[in-house]
Amino acid sequence: MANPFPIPLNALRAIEIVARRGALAPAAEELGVTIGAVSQHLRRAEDRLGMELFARTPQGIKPLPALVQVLPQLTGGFTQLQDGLASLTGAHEGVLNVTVGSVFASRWLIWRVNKFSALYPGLEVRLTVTGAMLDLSRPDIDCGVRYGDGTWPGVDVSLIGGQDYQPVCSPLIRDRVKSPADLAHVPVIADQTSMLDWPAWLTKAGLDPALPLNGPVYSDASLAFDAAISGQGILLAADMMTADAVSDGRLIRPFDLPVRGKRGYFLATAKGRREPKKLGFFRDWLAAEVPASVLGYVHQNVPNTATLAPFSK
Amino acid sequence: MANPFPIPLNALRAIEIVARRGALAPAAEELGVTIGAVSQHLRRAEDRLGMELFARTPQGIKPLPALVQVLPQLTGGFTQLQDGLASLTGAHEGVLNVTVGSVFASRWLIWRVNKFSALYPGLEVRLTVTGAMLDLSRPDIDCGVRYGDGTWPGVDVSLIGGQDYQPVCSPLIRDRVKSPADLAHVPVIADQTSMLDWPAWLTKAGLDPALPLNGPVYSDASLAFDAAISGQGILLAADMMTADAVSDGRLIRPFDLPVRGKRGYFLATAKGRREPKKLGFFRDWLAAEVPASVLGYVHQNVPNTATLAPFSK
DNA sequence: CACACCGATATAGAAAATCTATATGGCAAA
DNA sequence: TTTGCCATATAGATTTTCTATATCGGTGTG
Repeated sequence: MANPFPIPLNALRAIEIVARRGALAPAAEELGVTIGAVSQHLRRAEDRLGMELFARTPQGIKPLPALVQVLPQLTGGFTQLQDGLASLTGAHEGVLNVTVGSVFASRWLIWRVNKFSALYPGLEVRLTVTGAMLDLSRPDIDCGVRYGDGTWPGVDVSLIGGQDYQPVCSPLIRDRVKSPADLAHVPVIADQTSMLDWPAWLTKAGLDPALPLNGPVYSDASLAFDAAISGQGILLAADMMTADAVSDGRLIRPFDLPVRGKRGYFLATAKGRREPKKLGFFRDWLAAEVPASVLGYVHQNVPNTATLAPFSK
Repeated sequence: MANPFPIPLNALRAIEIVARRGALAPAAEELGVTIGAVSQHLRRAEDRLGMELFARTPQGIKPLPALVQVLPQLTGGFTQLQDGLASLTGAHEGVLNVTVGSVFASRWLIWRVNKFSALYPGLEVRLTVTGAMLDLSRPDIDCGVRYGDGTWPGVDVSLIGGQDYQPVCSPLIRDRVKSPADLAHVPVIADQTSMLDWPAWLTKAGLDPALPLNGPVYSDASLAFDAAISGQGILLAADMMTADAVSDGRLIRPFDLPVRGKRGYFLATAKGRREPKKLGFFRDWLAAEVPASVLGYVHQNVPNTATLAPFSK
């Protein structure tokens, strides 16, 4: 089968633009090249086709009748390609689909994602809030932000923060928790979904890691959080997730004794996938926003000379 | 204004073909490049756009939904470009418009152009037969074959033949023209449109260049020719134009004494114009056919070991 | 379990295409 | 006659595209 394009597509585009615009200069501007480059495209195409496409007159270059006749087809063709490509890139660039846990969403992201949207208008973040991480290889999911040790199969991860954790409680029960030993006498809120390690913290605090801890039990992390804020007991929580409530006084860190765990919050993506630009924007934004939020939102808007925390992939 | 094509048109074409054909191998075949080249087009495009367009699966490469959605537009776009370009080149390549004189047409070209058409099926020769040469810069005229000294303004020429000329007449009056001096006693046919030079021939024949020549006068060259064939007198004509009639006996060259003039038949084209391929085919054909026709059509189909006459531009 | 095959990918370097910079030509207007 | 505009031609630099080749991952078969 003969080659349907005996001249380069770039040359055909130059021809279409010159024919439509009527001169080399506006065509060069539209193409983003010099007038000489456009002129060469035309000449090489004419030589390759073995025919002239334009008349060179004292008044300038004019498309010959045969070209005028097919110009609507050429213009239509390029317009369709342009529109198709715009639809393709627009549809994709417009929405970032993220799967997150409820705590990360309700205690951190929801309060900050407006800043991301302000930075990237036209890019909408859509959260899918689930207990377990969704299958990241789904084409309609771009990434996840999840808590764990980051060893999920088929997933690439980069740690964004949230490794430190410690007990928090409402100021209402401040007098009842003056020392770690008091944990034996006050309610300790249990979140069944939590992966945080009480024994590790107790060890760090110099207590028996098997110290019995009693209190209300919740199957939903957000409810456990609300219980702590309302004064129902002590909750072990990631510093990153409690920073906002601590900064505005809804919670206090009674012992001020954080422990660094092996787990943390990770930005997770499907292994082997190319990274869309919009995901890169989100990654970069997280890399800046997480360190900046360490002291909670009350302190976040003041000038901060601290360097960004190392952000590893 | 943003670049409407953030990826090369070649890459977009590769994407469209792969999405439509379903694999790299058939796409590479359609594009006339290697599988590696197609793969690179896809990858570079995805990186440039910041998004994936295809899913790589064990069953092979599959377009993602967003690409599937715009594929009709892309396919439509390339089809329009292809069809437009085919129309452009087809419309042009299909017809060769030539302006010629009536003698050249009726005594030479008409009898031979079938050979050209046989060589180039799909390429139709259209003759515009006029007394004077048409304006060759007209876009609907490709070239002319005209008799003259080749110094027309705004015209490029290449000599094709017809410089030699001499008297011819019907065999019916053979007995009346045994020597050049007999010209004073027989009718000499005058063609008012002719540029041939009786005085030059008479000088070559050893006669007074001012020898009075009398006979019927025609304003149309074809009629003058017919008068000669019907025995009405002697006609001075270009050998090239009489060769066929001489070869089949309708005419004789009573003195067999040709003279070489400054004029001849020229292939003429508008100065400064690029030469279409179809015109090049015609030029090449003339370069072979004119020398081959020197002895007239009766002798032309026998094997001829004569080398082609030099064909100058 | 090992091997062969298929389809795709990555890379280095060659080849081709495209571009810029510059000089030049032709024409019209001042 | 000079100047400005539009287009052209050319050399060489730059970028793009291609080929050749090695490799990878998955599947099917012996």
